[in-house]
Amino acid sequence: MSTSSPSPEASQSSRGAVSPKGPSGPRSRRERPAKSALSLDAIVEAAVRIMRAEGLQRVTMRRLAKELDTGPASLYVYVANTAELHAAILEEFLGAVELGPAQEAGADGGDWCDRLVALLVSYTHVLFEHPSLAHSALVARPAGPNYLALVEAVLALLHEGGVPDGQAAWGVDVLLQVATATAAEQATRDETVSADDEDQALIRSLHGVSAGTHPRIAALGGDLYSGTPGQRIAWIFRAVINGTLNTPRTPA
Amino acid sequence: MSTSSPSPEASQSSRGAVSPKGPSGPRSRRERPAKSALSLDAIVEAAVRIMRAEGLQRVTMRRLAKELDTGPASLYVYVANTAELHAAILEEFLGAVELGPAQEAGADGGDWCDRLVALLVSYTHVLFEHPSLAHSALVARPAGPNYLALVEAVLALLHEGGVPDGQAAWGVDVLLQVATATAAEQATRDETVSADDEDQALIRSLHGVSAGTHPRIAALGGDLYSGTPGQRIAWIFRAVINGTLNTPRTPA
DNA sequence: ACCTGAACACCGTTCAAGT
DNA sequence: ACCTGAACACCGTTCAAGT
Repeated sequence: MSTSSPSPEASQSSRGAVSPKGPSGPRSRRERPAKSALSLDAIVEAAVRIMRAEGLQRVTMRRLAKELDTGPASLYVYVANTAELHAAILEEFLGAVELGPAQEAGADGGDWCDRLVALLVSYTHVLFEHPSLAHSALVARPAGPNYLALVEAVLALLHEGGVPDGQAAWGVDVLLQVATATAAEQATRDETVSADDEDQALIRSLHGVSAGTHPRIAALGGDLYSGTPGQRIAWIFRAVINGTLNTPRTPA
Repeated sequence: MSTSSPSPEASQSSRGAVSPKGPSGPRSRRERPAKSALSLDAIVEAAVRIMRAEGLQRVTMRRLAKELDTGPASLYVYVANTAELHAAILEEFLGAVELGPAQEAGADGGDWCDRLVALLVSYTHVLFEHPSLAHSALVARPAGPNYLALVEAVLALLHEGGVPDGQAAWGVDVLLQVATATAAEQATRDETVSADDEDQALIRSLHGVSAGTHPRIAALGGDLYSGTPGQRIAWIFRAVINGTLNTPRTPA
């Protein structure tokens, strides 16, 4: 779990983009990063650059167009809308998820459950680095190669663990959803200025509750928000994996 | 599960807002809904009105100010920002969740697990009616009385089912998170114009995958997106409840 | 086919000034 | 204390026109 910074330079090789800018005279040699020809690749690359420097909330069509030295209208040739743009960025980052331990069936990484937890934790780490991405992931599910590889890896581990196919098919969804939602939630807490205040507000609410009207909240008290994020997340994954393993599709 | 339309007219009684507009002459009797004095209540009420008529994405500070016949700056006396506004709206709607079956310990509503599933389904139904709300819920957890009542109800059922306190304390979070995330996801599918296309894109990706590189995806095939939303959601809740019940906090 | 300028129709938030 | 007009600094998306 070294949380190595994502390297979105995998897939998406530049398909035939050899400066079709036309014979309109060579621009002065190095005014800018080059004003390379527009392409999906170039757009995503620029988007990632902006995100690293200024955060996803600054990756807007207009800001991106400025970065690429053009007008916003030009981008609509390659992406249908902002959501699709964000999905493309996410796909790129998904390349940084460590699938390794999922594929080696050797015992060096622990049993299948431990390795599945590690895989999901790696996924959340990627989302954590740019938390607003997690938010995108909840809205626009990517369908790119990196996402498919992640799904396959989860399914492989569930299969290894003997989880019945039907349960695995539905479980992979919940597992990734829980991971994404957890990242999105933690994300907002880290990013937003007022998130701490909101947390405090909730904690105060939980404590200020009377045992008469809310006996269970009062009984559990501080336990409701106990544990480190790491402990909680590991428990959550184990719990959902257990549930997937033990819950038949047709109720008893 | 009658999914009765939410009636956000509970809590939040108007505290002392008796038209402190001052002696600046009575406005002509009925130009508008009244231009009643500004207050958190009035703001939330107007927000709900706009949401029902035009959707949450139209509930902006500016639109809301127009509805209240004032400038956007005026709203900042009562809400700190847009996120807080959306959280207040959500709290209001949470009053429509049917807590009933959770509280009656009688056997008429099924065992604790069935009743917990029913409660969570009721919660998702509320979110489904105005799906973008689910999105808000993922970002800004409300801390109002209706949210606390929901948490208490879930905890009560987990307690009834004999779930150990520590697991219940962490489980309530996951349960509500899964419910919210599921609603948010389904939500986007229903709302967005291109959501269907995206779904199709994912399905095509899943089908277009070779058995060589993605054996598990290929093996499960159509099962990955089988079942009705209702079947899936019920299974998800049962699985997470099972997981919460059976997963101790300290790993074996 | 691809690219663009300009426009349309909006946003959140702040601030100095009023009452 | 509460309310406001006006401004600052932005948005996404479309469209007619160019190359």
